[in-house]
Amino acid sequence: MAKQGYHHGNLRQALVEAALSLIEAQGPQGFTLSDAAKSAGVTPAAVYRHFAGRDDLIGECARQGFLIFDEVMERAYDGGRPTPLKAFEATGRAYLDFARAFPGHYKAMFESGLQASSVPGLADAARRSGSVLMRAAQALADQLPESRRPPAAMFAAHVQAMSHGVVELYTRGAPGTRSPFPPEELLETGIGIYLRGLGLLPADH
Amino acid sequence: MAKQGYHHGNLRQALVEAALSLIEAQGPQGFTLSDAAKSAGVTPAAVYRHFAGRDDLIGECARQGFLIFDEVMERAYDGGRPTPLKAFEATGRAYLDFARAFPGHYKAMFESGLQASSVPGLADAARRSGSVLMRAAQALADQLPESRRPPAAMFAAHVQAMSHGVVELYTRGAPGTRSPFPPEELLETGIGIYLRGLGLLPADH
DNA sequence: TGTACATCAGTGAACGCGCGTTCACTGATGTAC
DNA sequence: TGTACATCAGTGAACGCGCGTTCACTGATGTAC
Repeated sequence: MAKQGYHHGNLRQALVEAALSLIEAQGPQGFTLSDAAKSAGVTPAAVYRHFAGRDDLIGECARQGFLIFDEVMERAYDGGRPTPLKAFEATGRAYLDFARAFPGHYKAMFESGLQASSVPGLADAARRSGSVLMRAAQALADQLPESRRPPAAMFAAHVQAMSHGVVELYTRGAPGTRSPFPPEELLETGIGIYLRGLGLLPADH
Repeated sequence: MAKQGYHHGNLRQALVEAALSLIEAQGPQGFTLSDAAKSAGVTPAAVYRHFAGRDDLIGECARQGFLIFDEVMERAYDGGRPTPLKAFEATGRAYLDFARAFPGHYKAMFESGLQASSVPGLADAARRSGSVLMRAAQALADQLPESRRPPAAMFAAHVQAMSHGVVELYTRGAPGTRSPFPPEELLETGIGIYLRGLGLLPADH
C-alpha cells in the first residue's frame, strides 16, 4: 500500500468497502451508516468528513460499481476479438461474472433504487458502462442483412434484461424461483437461442 | 359490499390494501407498519390482531399477489388456445401486464427479499403460479423434434428471466437503464426472437 | 534542527425521530336465557 | 322483547431501540520560520 492518510489512512475508501460488505450481506435497504462506520473502526460522525450522508455513500458504491462493470465488460469484449459473435457472448458471461464477483456493487447499482442524479458522476459512469454492450450489439447487427437487422439498442436491451433477470431470479432465494439449472447455464443457453433467432448462429446444431 | 365486520369491517384486507399502496409507492423496504395502520384509519397495535407482525403483512401481500398472478397467467394461457404458440406469447404479455397493473403485489413478491417459508401458503401460491408458464413451455417444446428440444423448465426460466429483467430495468428509473423502446415492445420482440431461435417461428419474415 | 502555529480528520456526547412491538384497557357486537 | 353476560376488535400509552445527523472539541499531522 502507498502512503497512509492522516489518521486512519484513506477512510473514505475504507467506508466504501465496509458499506459494500454490508450491502452484499443485507441489501441496500438494510445497510446502515452507523454499521459501516463501526466496521471501518470509526465513529458515525466521521463519515460526514467524506460523504454528504447515507445516500451519498451508497451512491459512491454504485459509481465505483459502474466503473468496475465497465472495465470487466470492456475486457470481455476485447474490441470484438476474436470475432464479434464470440466477443458478444463473452460480454454476456461477464455480466453474470460481475454480479457474482461484486455482489455489493451490483446491489448498490441495481437494487438500491437511488436516482442517477443524486450523486455526481453516477449517471456518467452508468452510461459509459452501458456503451460496451451497445457496441457489441452494433457490431453483431452489422453482420445481418438490413431487412432483418434489429436496432442495436433493442438487441442490447434484450440481452441485458435476460442477464439481469437471471441474476435477480436465479442467484437469489426469491419465492417460486427455484431453477434446476445453474444461472451460468441458463444465461448461456438463453443467449444462444436468442442469437440463433437473430440468424447469427446456425439454426441447428 | 357484503356485511361489515365488528368494528372496522374487514380490517385485515384493508391493511393488506394499505400496505400494497405503500409498497407500490415506496418499495417493500420503505414500507412501514405504522403507516399502513394509519392509512387504514387504525392504531398500529390493531395490526397485531390480524398479523404476526410486519413481515407477516408483507408476506400476505405477496401471497395474494401470487394468487392473482396465477389467475392472470392462467387466463392468458387459456388452456393453450388458440394455438400453443399464441397462448405462450399471451402469457409473456400477461407477465408484463401483471407487473404494471399490480405493482404493489409485484414488488412484495419479487423485491421484498422475504423467504418463502416465512408465511404459510406463500410457497404454495408461488409454486402454483409458476406452473402455468411451465405448462405453456412444455406444450411448445412438444412441438419440437426431440433432438433440439430444450427442457421445458429451462425454456420457462429463460422467458421469465427476460420478462423480469424488462420489468426491473425498463419500467423503473434505475441509473443507466434508459431504453428508447417501451417495455411491452422490448418483451414482445425479445420473446419473438427467442422463439425463432427455438425453431418455433419462421426464420424470416 | 527546533519551536510555534495552522489545519483538519476523527471523537464523543447528544438530539429528535419514528420504528416495531407490548399491554392492560374499553366498549361495541353477538348470544343465552 | 329485554336483560345480563361473554367475546374480542381496536385503543392509547408506553417501551426500548437504533437510526441519521449535529456540534463543539481534541489531538495528530504538516508547515513556516
